[in-house]
Amino acid sequence: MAITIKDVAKLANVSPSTVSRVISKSPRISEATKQLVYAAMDELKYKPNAIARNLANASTKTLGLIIPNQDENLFKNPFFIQAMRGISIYAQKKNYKIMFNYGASPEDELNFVHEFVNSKWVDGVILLTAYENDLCIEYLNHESFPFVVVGRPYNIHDIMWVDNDNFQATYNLVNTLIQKSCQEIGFIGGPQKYIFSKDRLEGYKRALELRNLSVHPELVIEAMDFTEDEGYRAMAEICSRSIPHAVVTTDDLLGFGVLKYIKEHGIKVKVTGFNNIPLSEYQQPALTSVDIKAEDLGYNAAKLLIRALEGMENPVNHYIVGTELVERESTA
Amino acid sequence: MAITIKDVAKLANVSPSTVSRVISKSPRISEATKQLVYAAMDELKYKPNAIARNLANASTKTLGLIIPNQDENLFKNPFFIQAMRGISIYAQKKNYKIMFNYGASPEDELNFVHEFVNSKWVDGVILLTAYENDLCIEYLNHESFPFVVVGRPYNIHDIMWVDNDNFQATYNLVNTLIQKSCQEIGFIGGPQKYIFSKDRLEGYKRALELRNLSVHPELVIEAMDFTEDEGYRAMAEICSRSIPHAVVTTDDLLGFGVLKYIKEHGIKVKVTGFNNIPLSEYQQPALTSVDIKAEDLGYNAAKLLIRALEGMENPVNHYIVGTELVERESTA
DNA sequence: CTGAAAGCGCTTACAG
DNA sequence: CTGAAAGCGCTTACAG
Repeated sequence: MAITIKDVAKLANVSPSTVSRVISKSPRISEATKQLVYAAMDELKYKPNAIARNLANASTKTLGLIIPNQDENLFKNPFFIQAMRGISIYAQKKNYKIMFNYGASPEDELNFVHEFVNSKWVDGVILLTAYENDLCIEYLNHESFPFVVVGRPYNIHDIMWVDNDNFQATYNLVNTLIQKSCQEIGFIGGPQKYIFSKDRLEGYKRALELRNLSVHPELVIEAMDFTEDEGYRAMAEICSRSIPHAVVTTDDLLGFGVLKYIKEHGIKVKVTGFNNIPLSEYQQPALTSVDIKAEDLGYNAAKLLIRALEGMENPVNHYIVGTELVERESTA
Repeated sequence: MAITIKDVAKLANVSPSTVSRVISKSPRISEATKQLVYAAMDELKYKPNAIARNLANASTKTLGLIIPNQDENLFKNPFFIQAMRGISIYAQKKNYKIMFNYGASPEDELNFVHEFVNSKWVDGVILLTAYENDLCIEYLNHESFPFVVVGRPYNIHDIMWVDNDNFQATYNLVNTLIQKSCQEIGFIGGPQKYIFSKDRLEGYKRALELRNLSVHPELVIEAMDFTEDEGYRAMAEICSRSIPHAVVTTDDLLGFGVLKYIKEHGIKVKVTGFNNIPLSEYQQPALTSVDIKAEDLGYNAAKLLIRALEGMENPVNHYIVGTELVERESTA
């Protein structure tokens, strides 16, 4: 069988308790016995059984990740990939492990959260999205289970979250366009069930209002989802009414659709997106995009959660990650 | 405190052993008591503690994944992302969890493997790459710890692995080019420390030989790594000697570099790559690419490993995933 | 089919 | 600073 604490104890001529204290770096152990124990561990090539430690400690040093996505899209959305990267970099630095599950629907996600919590497999949970009436948030909150959400939740109780300032990002973006003498600016936003959709729309409106430019409702469209097709369709709708100088979309994929439309119809309109996904760099005409720094979002989410788990005070229970406007000009 | 098996036992008026047998679906339990126990579990909202079960069972139903990559590249290489996707889809179907770690170097990877094995955290390990003298493979093999490797290992002992048939894929690709009347075909391969590099080079040579076309050593280059820059450099080298009808590269990024070169120099050469990454679709001139079906590789790796863990016989200890040639023609 | 008991490999309050 | 003992929440061979 595997080497246990008892074998080490016997060889080192101490009690198992003492060996355990050496493993967990308890302060009240004499240097002499510590060396004795280490020598015995080396000789036997002893390695602590993490499962047993976890049971006794009631902690796993593991974070549970819920990826909100369907089978086919798993890992294809650069946002989630980048966020995961940030999460795992911080977690690894702090010796936390990561376990993930993806759910095809909010119900599915809830099931996984239940499992994470009930099975005691993880010390904390990271949610990669926040819905309007989020069952996972409600449940985790009700159970007082440690968690953090990437994306500002709706009814902010005492929840930890990280997000961009979507209002400000869009506000600044529209300002930049106005300074480039775009007067008529269209807007293709996402479903209002996402809080960032609301925030971005709000930022757009305020920027126009502040400059005394009126918001033309016929230039503002709510897309059903974030796809190229929807972007194309929305742009067609806008152009059937009036051709704007610029169009702000809240997702690069929507932006791709808009670009496709203007290319086909030979019209010249500045187009912007959000997320700055790798493909956006290669578009022709060019796509300006707001980089939301998904990796930073993930990194700081993990940081907030792990600090809380370790009993460290977080200055605030949320973290705002700055965005970066990546401007691109068509070469034509 | 949390509800345990004892609470359920008390309420249902049976022994903890009986409750345990119900949880683990032991066959020799009367239907009556089973219902009694279920009722009690419902009433108390009892959930088994997975950690405790694992300790008693000496199994975690968790797979450990080693991602061979440096911080900056984690999750950026589509190959690994797609493979992970396949792995997690199969694992989830079989109720296995996944834990991952990434290593910046082979030594780093070995450390994580040690940790996975020693800590008893995972039941099996999936390696996402195979090196020439692979320390992880050697170690896992020596410890008789269950594992599978994505990529055919060098010294095939009794190891489980999945891979494409790289020889055949390249052979077929070159044949296709010959049929399109390319006579002079250049080859830009990867470092020979990767077994797939060797296989692809071999496939290229055989296809030429079979058609009685001689292999021109001056058209065959071994790139240092899989980057656009290397592709560009290699193509420059080839063209300084002779301009071929086509160039086969063993990675899309190398292909991008070649495309860049021919675009700048206004020459017309058919270019092919491997992996068919998303960006390859958008190249101009067009890039033909071999889709290696990374998701299938991951899926079948998980399948092979989990079947072995569950004590099921695998027909063979490896699995070959078919490739698909995605041909693209320049529109010019 | 069911129970009492020992065990999985650690941790930790208690006592010294 | 160190040890004996009870405990973390399950499982399972043994006996009935």
